[in-house]
Amino acid sequence: MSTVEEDSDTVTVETVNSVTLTQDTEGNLILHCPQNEADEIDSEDSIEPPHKRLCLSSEDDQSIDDSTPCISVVALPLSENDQSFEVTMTATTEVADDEVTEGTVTQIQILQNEQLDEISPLGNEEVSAVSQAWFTTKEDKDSLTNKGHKWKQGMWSKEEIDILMNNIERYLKARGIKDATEIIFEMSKDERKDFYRTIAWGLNRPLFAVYRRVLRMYDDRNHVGKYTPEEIEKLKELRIKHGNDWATIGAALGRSASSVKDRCRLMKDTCNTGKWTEEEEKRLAEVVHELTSTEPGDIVTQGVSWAAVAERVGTRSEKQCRSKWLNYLNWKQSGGTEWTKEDEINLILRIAELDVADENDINWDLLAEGWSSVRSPQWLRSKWWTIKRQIANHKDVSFPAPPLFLPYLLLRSERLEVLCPNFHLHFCPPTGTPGTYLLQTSSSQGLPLTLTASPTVTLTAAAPASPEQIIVHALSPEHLLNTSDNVTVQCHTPRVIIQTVATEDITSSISQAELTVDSDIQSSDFPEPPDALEADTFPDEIHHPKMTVEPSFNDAHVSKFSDQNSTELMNSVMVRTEEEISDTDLKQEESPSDLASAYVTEGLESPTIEEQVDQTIDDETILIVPSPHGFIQTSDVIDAESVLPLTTLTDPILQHHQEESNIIGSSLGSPVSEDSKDVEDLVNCH
DNA sequence: CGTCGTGGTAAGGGTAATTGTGTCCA
DNA sequence: CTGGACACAATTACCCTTACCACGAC
Repeated sequence: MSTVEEDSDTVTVETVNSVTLTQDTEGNLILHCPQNEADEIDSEDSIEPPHKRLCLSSEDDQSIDDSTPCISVVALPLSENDQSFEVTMTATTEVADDEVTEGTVTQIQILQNEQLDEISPLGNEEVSAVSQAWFTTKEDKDSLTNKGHKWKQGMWSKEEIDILMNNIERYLKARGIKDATEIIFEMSKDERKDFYRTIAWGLNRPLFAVYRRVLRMYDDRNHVGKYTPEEIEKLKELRIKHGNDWATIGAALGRSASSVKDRCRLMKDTCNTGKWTEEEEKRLAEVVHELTSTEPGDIVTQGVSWAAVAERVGTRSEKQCRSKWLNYLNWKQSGGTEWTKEDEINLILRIAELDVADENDINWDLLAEGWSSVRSPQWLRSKWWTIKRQIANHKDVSFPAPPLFLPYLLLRSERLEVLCPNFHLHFCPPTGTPGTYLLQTSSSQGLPLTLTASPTVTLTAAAPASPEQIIVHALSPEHLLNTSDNVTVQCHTPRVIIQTVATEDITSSISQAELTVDSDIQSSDFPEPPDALEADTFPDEIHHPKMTVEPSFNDAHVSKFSDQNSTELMNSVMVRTEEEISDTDLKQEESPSDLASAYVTEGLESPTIEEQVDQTIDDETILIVPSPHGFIQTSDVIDAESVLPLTTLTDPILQHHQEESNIIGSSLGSPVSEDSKDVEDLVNCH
């Protein structure tokens, strides 16, 4: 966003607003904002001279570090009528001088009080009326709904948290405040006027929701972690003493009020734990049906007062009752069927079909409707989450995610499984490290592929006639034992790179086996007849005669290699064809015709060996897939910038969790730390 | 005095992640 | 028999919304 000119005496940083930053020979930094440029950001109806606030910030992570100088300036216009202004400031530390001189301070923003509501943190996006409304009542919401407003609910996405953190950071810098907790817990209402409104920019959430989120984020008595038995005992005593005065109980325990409240909900003197007895299940079902006026066999997933249910069941808490009902009992009673692998594929396809921009927009009720193996909408949602979690860096991959899962990854114990439409395998064998691979389909006994030291070989294979799986095994022992735990799978159409890297082998990324799956290859590109797919295509190039292949294999019988261990087996890459996916999809009532047509190809193609075609992959997403051997990401082969959003701020909740996990690891059993005491004092001030 | 905006509490429905447990299999 | 891997049930820390209320400004 900025250009930096450097000469012996001055450095000029130009920004989108053409504010210039210069440095004179004495080390003073001079900011200049010409009048015409300033006008650009004035609102049309601005009458009073705007109160300009210059905010210098670095996009560097370290800008939030205390040790890094942060320059924040408030500047008034030179005169009432002149919109231009000039600021001269002296950098307070040498480091700051250096940074400016080196051009690492890259962001200059001009904020004007009158403009706060017009400038969103994301740029030109209009500020939602929703985010400026406090509304907590149904009437408030109805009113906004009637005006055509829609807003976000549910869990905050990573993007939203980023926006929020960014807004807070900007607010702090603009006012020269170091710590947001000063505003949240120490300032009076009057002093923090506009704080919540300002930081709600770009967030299509009610102000109240933003307020709650911020309070939680910065309350260090939140996220303290697991309750110790001592804490539980103390909690019970405090509960008897103070009743439902959660604030008092929380203060005594060094926990937030909501935390102790939630913990008490889990405690019930009469509660059983562990497996439910038949009697309990029977009672739960009776109570649920009675309270919801439904009949046994009816599907009941909403409108249940679980507190009331638990009261009647007697031996279980409301959470236990809810969990048991939604995850098992209701499904069992209404004649549900077992969840299969096909269901799992179907789930991914259906979510892809929905084409929703945000995971929160998925209507799980609708998705679960008429799906007998789905235990409840809530259960289905958690199923989706389980699938997503199989990808190690799923948190860094923002939704819309379904296309990412179309080359569906499932890492089982011994193989990486890729479910993908028509595919195009493209091997980039490690330089000088020949590898032997085996391409298997259910209609063939296996196609051994030996990749010699030639730079790159592309294998093109298309969907076989019948639904089947294609498995690619990396077989070369010396390769496997040393470096081929690293397998990269690139899928061009969904633009996904799946990469597995062994922890014990992070230095060998250069020699990793690379596999490209092109899912949008036209059948006309591959005129070879299907019968070319035969095992003897490269019979003499099999380097390891001890390898044996079961002639007919299926999912349960992945090829076994008589003299190879599980490390080697793990290197299999399995590709399912679109027919299989379509087939399973068609089993469902509402088979998406557009999906089917998109994934089914007419012709059959055979594998051919070609020279690698130069291929450009834009906007690809990289998923790091954990392996049974504890794969980790290697930074040298992954262009992180193309994958992960550049994040310069950390959600205090997440940060705290990370710190907490370290603390737990080192000092178990100290429920109230000195930190929490400090926070308690802090909050008491509040 | 009534209304409105803001900020606060408690209750309860919910999610996400971890932990516990039973089962299978080498 | 045993230990490891796995799936799934159970648990729990934390999240979010809703209803309701207090209080000061107007």
